[in-house]
Amino acid sequence: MTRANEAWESLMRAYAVLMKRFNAEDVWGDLTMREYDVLYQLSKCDSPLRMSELHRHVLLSQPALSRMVDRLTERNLVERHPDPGDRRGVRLSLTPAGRETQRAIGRPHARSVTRAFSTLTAEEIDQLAVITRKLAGNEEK
Amino acid sequence: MTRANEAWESLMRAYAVLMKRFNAEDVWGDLTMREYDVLYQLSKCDSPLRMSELHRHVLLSQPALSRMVDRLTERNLVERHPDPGDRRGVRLSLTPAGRETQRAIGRPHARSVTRAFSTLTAEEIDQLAVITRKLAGNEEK
DNA sequence: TTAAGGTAGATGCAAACGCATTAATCTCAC
DNA sequence: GTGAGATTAATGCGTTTGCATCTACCTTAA
Repeated sequence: MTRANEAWESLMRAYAVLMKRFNAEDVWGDLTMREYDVLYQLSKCDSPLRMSELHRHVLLSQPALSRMVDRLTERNLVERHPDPGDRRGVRLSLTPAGRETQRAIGRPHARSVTRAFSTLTAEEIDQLAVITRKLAGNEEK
Repeated sequence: MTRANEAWESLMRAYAVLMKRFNAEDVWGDLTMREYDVLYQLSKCDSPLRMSELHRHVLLSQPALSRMVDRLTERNLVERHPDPGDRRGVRLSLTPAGRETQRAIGRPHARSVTRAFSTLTAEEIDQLAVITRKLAGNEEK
């Protein structure tokens, strides 16, 4: 068992533990965490996002994402626009209600995250960010 | 946006990127990654594991885990034993075929993990392990 | 211009999931 | 002991997921 494998296992474990903890908190309203994640990703980009772009940020298959966007659109949280430059494509953005919902959930959730990380020192938090950024390969666009 | 929130976001991103990358690799045979994870968790403990114990290590609801164990049992990879000390409980262990399957998948996958972590220095790998262990709260038992 | 190949996103369908609930067993105060 | 409440794992059921495939559109080169 290499160090790398131990680190990966430890990372997965931290992810699972924290995900369960966050999921158990009563801040999600009538959204699932996955749905919230989509709203959050959209909230980060002011310009409408391509489906494929969004897909890169979300741990879901492309069809599952497509249908999730269906549902969020149905619920008036997300809007689909045709992409002027590419008629196959779609541009996604939050509706005002979607932005509102994202914020309402995001605020208490962000506090939970801060609380969960309070066992770490400030240096450790920064190191973690640096290391995981490197790990993700800095796939900028 | 606090440092903690940035670190969490970065961790989630690393998790998603690596999960997708690993999932795309052709090492899983006819198992899903989630199924492999169950086999792996069982392979780590020589003594049969309680369902509830296993559940703590896996990112699945309790019913979903119960049914996944059904399927793995059906496929002769996992065995359910009654727990002598608690007649509600179940003790789970790998069958020889399950252990074999876990190893056959685990070997190439471990190499992938090592490769994915090769962008990090040895110090960073160790720091990551330490920090994520702290984060998970060291919920030993 | 047009045919060949690639990419974006949607859809059919079976399998798997989560929530709510249940059955069975354990625990412990009385 | 016994009954109230907690805990373990399984089941009913509607929803969501992934795989395979499909349609529509873009791109390139001849």
